[in-house]
Amino acid sequence: MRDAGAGSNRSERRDAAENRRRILNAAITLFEQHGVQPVSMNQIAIEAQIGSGTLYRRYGNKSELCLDLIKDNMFLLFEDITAYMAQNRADPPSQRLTGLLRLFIRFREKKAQLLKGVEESGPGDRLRYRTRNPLYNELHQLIVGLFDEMGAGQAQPNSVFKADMVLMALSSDAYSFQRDVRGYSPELILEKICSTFVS
Amino acid sequence: MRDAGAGSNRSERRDAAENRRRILNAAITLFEQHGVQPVSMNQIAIEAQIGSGTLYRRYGNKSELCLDLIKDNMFLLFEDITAYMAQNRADPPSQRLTGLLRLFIRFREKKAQLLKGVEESGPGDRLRYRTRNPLYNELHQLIVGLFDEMGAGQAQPNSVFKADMVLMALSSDAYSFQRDVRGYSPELILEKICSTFVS
DNA sequence: TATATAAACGGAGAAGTCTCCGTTTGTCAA
DNA sequence: TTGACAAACGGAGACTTCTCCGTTTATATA
Repeated sequence: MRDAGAGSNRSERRDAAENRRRILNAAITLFEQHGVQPVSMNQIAIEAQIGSGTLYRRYGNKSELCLDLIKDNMFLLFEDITAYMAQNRADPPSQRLTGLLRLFIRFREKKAQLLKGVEESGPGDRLRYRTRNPLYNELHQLIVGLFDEMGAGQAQPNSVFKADMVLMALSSDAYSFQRDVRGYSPELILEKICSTFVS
Repeated sequence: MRDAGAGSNRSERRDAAENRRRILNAAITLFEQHGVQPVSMNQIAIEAQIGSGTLYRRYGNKSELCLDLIKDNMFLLFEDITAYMAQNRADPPSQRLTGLLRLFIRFREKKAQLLKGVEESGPGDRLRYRTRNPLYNELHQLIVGLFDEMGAGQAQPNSVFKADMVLMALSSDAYSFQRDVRGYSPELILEKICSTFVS
């Protein structure tokens, strides 16, 4: 799990590995101290005692750095999800979807700041959709599967689109909006999503 | 329509009005020439031959400037919508919703770049939701009304939430994703939205 | 017309992201 | 052990967004 950091190339040079550790440690320290959003890449470089060029060669932006920081937790989430899906394979798909979303929402509550950090790429958005991070595709596939099961009889289950909508509803922006502006609790949001998309 | 620019205070000083014209002209010129996203506030200030402080006092960020540039078109859109709603008040609400969304999608296709400019506020997102621009509340209210009509019999129509979801689906990010990544046409997106949320 | 004054101006500069490129350094083969 | 050299380093600097504040100016009032 340590050297899966940025794709498994031919082994990493020792100084590079050392710097990666320093970067991650610095980021963790600063994020714990000030939160994710207000910490700049420069601050991280300084805290890690490396040049900013070095930082940027490894992580093209803060988003990538945040991603590296929650990768481990993401693996754990997927283990939980996989276990849940296996244990409850007899339940109707709508119920499994609820369970899956509940796990994800729990994760999102715990890692809200980093997740937000992952989803925003900074200024000059180069044609990147906030929706495209590794989490997305994995979850999307699972959800499409469940919608397909639910709509097995229908002509057009529209599972791909519906899954996109569900995940959109769980993006940092939409989710925080429901939390903070609409004032809904996580459990209520889950309920509303299910009642809207499962019906 | 000219002096409704930023709220109707006691009349605008002549030099200020002049500068506003210059800013808007500069922005239009540059946006036509290079597109919205790659043009910086500095470039606009230079093209308008004013100091950047002057530009920023009038428009706190590019988003506000873009908003001013489509305001007129937004009014036209709302006129269209109001007319449509009046002419078709006898139709079932689901059909009126489709019509409303079709009008909005047409608008969004025409003003895609500026709309994207409006929705992104630049780096350092100060607790602002991409979803909060004037368009949002107006449309949201209309859509909530239609959902309420549709679900008049049900216990929890969840109209507010559903309206949020529909508008989320029509945000620049989600919409472009469906267009560019999923490869759906505007008409197909409209269909999918309706079949997902109207059921 | 003169003048006080609130409003508007403008540009230096703080702080951030990210690139470029000359320098340094691990590593591997000889 | 010794080069050779790809890889990694680092910081200057280009370009942004946005603020601060001393200066200028349009306008209302006397």
